[in-house]
Amino acid sequence: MPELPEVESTRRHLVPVLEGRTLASIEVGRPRMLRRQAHPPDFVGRASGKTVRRLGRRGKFMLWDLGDDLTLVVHFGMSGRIRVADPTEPREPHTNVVWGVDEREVRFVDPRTFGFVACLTPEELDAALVGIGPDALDAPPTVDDLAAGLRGRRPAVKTALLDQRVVAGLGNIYADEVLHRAGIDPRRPAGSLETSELAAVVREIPAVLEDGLAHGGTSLDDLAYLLPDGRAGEFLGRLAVYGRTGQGCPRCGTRIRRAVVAQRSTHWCPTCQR
DNA sequence: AACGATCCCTGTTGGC
DNA sequence: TGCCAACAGGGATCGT
Repeated sequence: MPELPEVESTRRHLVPVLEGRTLASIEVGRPRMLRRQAHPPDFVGRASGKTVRRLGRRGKFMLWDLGDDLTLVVHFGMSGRIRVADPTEPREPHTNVVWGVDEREVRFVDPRTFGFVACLTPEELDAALVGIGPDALDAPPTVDDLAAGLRGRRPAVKTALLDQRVVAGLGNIYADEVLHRAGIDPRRPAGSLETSELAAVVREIPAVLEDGLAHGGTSLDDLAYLLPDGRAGEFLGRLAVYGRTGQGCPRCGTRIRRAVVAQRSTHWCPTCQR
């Protein structure tokens, strides 16, 4: 669920909560959440007492610059999210990591534990981000970039858009939405797109992500992604194809189709997308 | 090397 | 109503 717009929405909400603040306490309720670190038990010792200088992001990775050559990395996986709460508020189930900051708690909630947190040296950070390509929003690919990334690839273009090496930040929802707006059938071999089609994809990647971001991201239900204050993102009602199997395409009314592509459920309009 | 398949987890949903 | 298989936003890994 958390794709670029959800991670970025979360990041923006956290800036006033975390930037310039000290991580006074850290609790790890589930050690499994600590990964990508040579010695996971170092996590608490490295991050405790540090002041968050700046919150950054690369693709779906949120990056807390702690100074001292340390970066706290948060990845939300499938079901991770952050909740900011008063310490007196009951912790919801699967609150796996808690940072105490001033009079509040920043809580990492992740039922499926596919997400992770780590506190990394520059070398470890490089290793964690190796193969993560240019950010889909901050450094969107040009037509030439995308052409180079897709050239000669036989798998579906949907598969290529999910490949974080090509462009970082798209997930299953927004990949479907980008291809709908670009008018491309998601099952097309990635290498088969004409230049004009690549241009449409290049145009729609940042456009769709900005749109999602402007609405606070996509909350598919109340149990998955929510903003740190507990509110739902409002982009769900504006999705054209994702999760709308059998319903009308907002552009032409044709029933939206669904198939499994790259082991992921994929939605498209057979009229608008060729 | 580049693929597809499988696995990591837990919770919800849909079909019987 | 109740049970259980199928399925879910991501991505690492392991075969072929």
